[in-house]
Amino acid sequence: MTETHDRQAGGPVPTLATVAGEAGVSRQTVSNALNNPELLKADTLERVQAVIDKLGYTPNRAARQLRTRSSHLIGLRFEQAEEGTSNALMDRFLHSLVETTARTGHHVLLFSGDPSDPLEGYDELLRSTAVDAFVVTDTYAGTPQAGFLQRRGAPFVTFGRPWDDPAADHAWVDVDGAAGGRLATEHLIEQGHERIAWLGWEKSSRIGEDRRSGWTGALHDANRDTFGLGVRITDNVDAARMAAHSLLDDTGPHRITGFACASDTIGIGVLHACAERGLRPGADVGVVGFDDSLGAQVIWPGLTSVRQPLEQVAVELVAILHQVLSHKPIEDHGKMLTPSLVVRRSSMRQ
Amino acid sequence: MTETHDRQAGGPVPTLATVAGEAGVSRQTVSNALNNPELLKADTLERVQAVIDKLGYTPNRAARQLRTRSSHLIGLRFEQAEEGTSNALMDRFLHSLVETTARTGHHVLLFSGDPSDPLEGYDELLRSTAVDAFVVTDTYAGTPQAGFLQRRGAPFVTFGRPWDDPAADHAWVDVDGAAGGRLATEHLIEQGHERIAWLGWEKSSRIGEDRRSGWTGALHDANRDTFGLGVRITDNVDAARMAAHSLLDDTGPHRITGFACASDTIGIGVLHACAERGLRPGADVGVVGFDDSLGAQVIWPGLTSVRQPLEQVAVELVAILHQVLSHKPIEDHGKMLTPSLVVRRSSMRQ
DNA sequence: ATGAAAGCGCTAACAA
DNA sequence: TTGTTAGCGCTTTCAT
Repeated sequence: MTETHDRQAGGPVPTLATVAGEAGVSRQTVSNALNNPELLKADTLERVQAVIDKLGYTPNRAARQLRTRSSHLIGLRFEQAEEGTSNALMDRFLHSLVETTARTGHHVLLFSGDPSDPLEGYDELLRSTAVDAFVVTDTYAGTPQAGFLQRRGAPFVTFGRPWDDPAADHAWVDVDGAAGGRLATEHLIEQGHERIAWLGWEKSSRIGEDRRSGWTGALHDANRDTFGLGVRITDNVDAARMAAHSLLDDTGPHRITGFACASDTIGIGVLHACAERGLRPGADVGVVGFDDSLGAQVIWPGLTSVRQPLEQVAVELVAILHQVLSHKPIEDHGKMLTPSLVVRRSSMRQ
Repeated sequence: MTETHDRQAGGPVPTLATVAGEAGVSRQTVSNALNNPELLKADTLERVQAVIDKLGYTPNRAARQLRTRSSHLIGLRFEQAEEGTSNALMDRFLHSLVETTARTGHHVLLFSGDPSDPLEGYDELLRSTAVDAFVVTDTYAGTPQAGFLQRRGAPFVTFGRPWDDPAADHAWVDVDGAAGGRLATEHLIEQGHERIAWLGWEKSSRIGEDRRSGWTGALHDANRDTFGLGVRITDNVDAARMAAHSLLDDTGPHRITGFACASDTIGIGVLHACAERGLRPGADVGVVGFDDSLGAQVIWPGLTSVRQPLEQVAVELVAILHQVLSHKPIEDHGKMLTPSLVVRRSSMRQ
């Protein structure tokens, strides 16, 4: 941090007028020094800058916001991750978002809302002009935030495509779950697994079906059957463990040895089942999870997982946000990013 | 959300003046209706309220902030959790903080900073009067934020006691790590373990030493020796796994069967070592982690862990913050909270 | 109990 | 290139 200024102790916060007086120019000139430096004569600019540095002047946000109608704040409704699931994406995503917005002088404002009312909080922040725009993260099918914000004419970008209405014309960024499912499945094929099961969520989950479609596609491309291999369960370790046991009990022409999973939680459940049967993950059974959570990293012997490029998601989100805010025409409404595979020992035949 | 108002489509945002005109009163009366309703005659208040509801009026934050010099924003510097450790505390804490601040109409503003400069970000937000106060979370020994903010006269509360300077007179909230270590150790004693090791961090970690002191204290109170049982390692799964192996190799009069750990990451490492030696967690070996992370919840067979009352931390933090902001004398500078033990199968002898 | 005036600190528009 | 004027929407003070 540059500590050229004197104001270690509180004291009166300098304003434009303070700086102007000290530098012997008008307030407007100081304002220009900050916002349109190219308008000033070189030596004037330098003199004003010197005073700004000396006084440690920073424009008052409220005043600037009142005038420019821009708060430089991005609103994000922060929901708690479900305990017991290994879904710790939010942490990583949020950090990337804070980092990225900081690069353009924006900050992230967190707000909460009653889980039963997906719109709570948005309206008030909008009406009080507290935020310039929103990043909306929970856009699973049926959530009304996008529609609401669009009707209100509020700038926003969603992390998650508009599942219900592919023709929705709001901006979005998403990660290709089908590509992730395919990545996982093709990896298991490469590792020599003959029968590869999918352990996924209920059919009502669009994200789950998307991921699953990658598994289906990869198996079909390899001329393999999916019959009896796709299982739908709730996202918890125990359900996955039991489902894995029953799949492992199934002895067809080939045993099932590959497990592509819709989440790390499920993948971990499969690893538990393996442990209980004395099967060696990697050597005997290949398991791939989804989301590269902390759980995947710490569990023995390491869970191979599909990783979402959250840093890149944040970058795209913010880029689009800036276009939306500057009322630029958006060429592409949606930006689809591709996940990658983090290979660990749970899938390495060696 | 109450949707009494008409403003579904953008349109001009109503101001005090709009409401005043519509209600046939002065702007000031509308302002009073909001901030000092007891000053208005009942029927005036009711009439104004009706217009406010109809128009969906919400005071402009920038204007209010400019006037009252209060942004109702709490700043929090958001650092990324280390990948590969199971420390997912931030997520839970942040959610509690957002929830709690919301109850008094405050929001959380996230900012970031170069990890090499612990002060970055604070100064600018302060000078631009963007936030009313800070919550400071990384107060391990030697971090200069508290000192800096105090010199600047900025309101703040730290999550974490002032390790370096017990006489520091800023407000803080912390969780008693020693009590946590004791809880873990006493639980292992109760489960019948004779020799209980501590797997903790380097001596330079004050938090680590605090937690460890609970282990030492509990063993001394039970008239047991700690000699050779306290191990210091870095916080990762593999280091813990190896350390556990070497402790398990050690065959004294009694084998080591209890492991109290400074983190879940370390606890998980111990469980890995058990798996590799064919030892049954719970039955053969008792393991307790720290922080009740997602990893502890999903790992097989479930890792007993010391859980910090983060929800309560947030509540206390916000309560103290309000005292600080209203310049009330603070009776206690520090508030120490007690953690609890979440028992899972890794420590259940049964 | 209500209204009028002033001003928070800034920038857009215009004048010099 | 620089300065002047006005006003963003609100609340504080004072008058009625």
